[in-house]
Amino acid sequence: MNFNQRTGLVCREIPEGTVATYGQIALLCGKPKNARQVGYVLNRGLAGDIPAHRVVNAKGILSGAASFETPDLQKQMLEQEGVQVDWTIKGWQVNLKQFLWKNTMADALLLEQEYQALNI
DNA sequence: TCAGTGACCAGAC
DNA sequence: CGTCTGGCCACTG
Repeated sequence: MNFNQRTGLVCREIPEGTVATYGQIALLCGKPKNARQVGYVLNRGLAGDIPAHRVVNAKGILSGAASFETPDLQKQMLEQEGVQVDWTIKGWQVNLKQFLWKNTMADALLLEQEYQALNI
């Protein structure tokens, strides 16, 4: 079980034009309680080249925006994919009702197979 | 070994 | 709405 590598795989499964939450990713990695660790992995750039801009917190806030090369890079990349991003008192935010990735059982099974194939 | 630190989260109030 | 709390756990000095 390599949580960091799994995080990379899961992030790459997030479709363009949608976002996923830290908790959602942690769940798909097999460790529901590791939401914090997901943020850590993305922040430190572990797990290779991953689309970290599609990851937001449980409220839809772009809580990691400040860790990108420029403060508004995450917002720009999302908008480029068609995800609407609004400014709130808390920071940049997406409407989860509209843009949250609704992963299916098939997605989970695919990931599980990849874990086994890669032994991670 | 151990305390501090997060791109977190759900519940209580 | 908001703030607080306890829980969480890999990593770090």
